[in-house]
Amino acid sequence: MPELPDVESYKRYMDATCLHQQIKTVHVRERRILKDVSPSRLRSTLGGRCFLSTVRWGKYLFVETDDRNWLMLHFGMTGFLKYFKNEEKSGPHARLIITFRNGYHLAYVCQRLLGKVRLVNSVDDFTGSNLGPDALAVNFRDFKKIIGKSRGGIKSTLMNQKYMAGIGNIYSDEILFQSAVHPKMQGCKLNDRQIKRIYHNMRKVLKRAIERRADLDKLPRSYLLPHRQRGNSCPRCSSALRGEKIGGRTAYFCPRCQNEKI
DNA sequence: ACGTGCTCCTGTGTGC
DNA sequence: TGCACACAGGAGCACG
Repeated sequence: MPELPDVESYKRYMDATCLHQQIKTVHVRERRILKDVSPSRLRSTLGGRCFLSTVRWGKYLFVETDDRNWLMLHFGMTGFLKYFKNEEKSGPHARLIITFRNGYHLAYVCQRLLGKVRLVNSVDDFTGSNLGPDALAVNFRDFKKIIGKSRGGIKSTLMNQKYMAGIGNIYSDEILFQSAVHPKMQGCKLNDRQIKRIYHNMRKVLKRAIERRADLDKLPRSYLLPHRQRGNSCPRCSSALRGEKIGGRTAYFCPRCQNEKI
């Protein structure tokens, strides 16, 4: 479930806790989270180094070491970071534990093991061939180009990380709800006004969610997300919300407010 | 170039 | 009560 706003709060959390401290040990508890790197290479790359900076691109977090290596963290749907002092509090799902010289630990926690940890040469090296522009960094001209040439449903397009990085199932529902656009509407059939609306709402929703630290319960009641459950009704018109499989995910939308012809 | 369906994975919730 | 199964969903893959 970690989408752009969640990962942005992980970045800020990491910036506030883990930078400029020497790494003492690296403990891989579950090697299935490692991608293209062995536990021993991860240990030797990170051991004795410090984290210098972090970069978020879409749902990915890149962490730079003081000798210019990059640790890449992806959180799947259940991943998050936890910085703590008492190692016994790491919990059963801590898959990777980095211990600093100051005695504190950073755990990469991932219950369902859908996340991935790897080493990359640089941010561009990875994003260049795998990810589109970050959803909060893309300008309107490029956004319009991406949406305008897409023949797929707009929800799938917004969620396609190669087109644009950062939006998943949850926030795409909110963006389309606020834009009053049906999730199956083809991108290339949207008019200028609709594309502008979606762009504006995408930025608004993501920024608001970041302010609330991606806590869905703290979003305004006028948003779809606090009501995004089977059997609930639209906060705007009180119609029953519809849950429908779109692109393998369950999309929630209001059939009345988002009723434009498909 | 699109949608579909499968895989990975585990904890929770539902139906028989 | 207990078992079987569906579901949650990010991403990568094969297929048509």
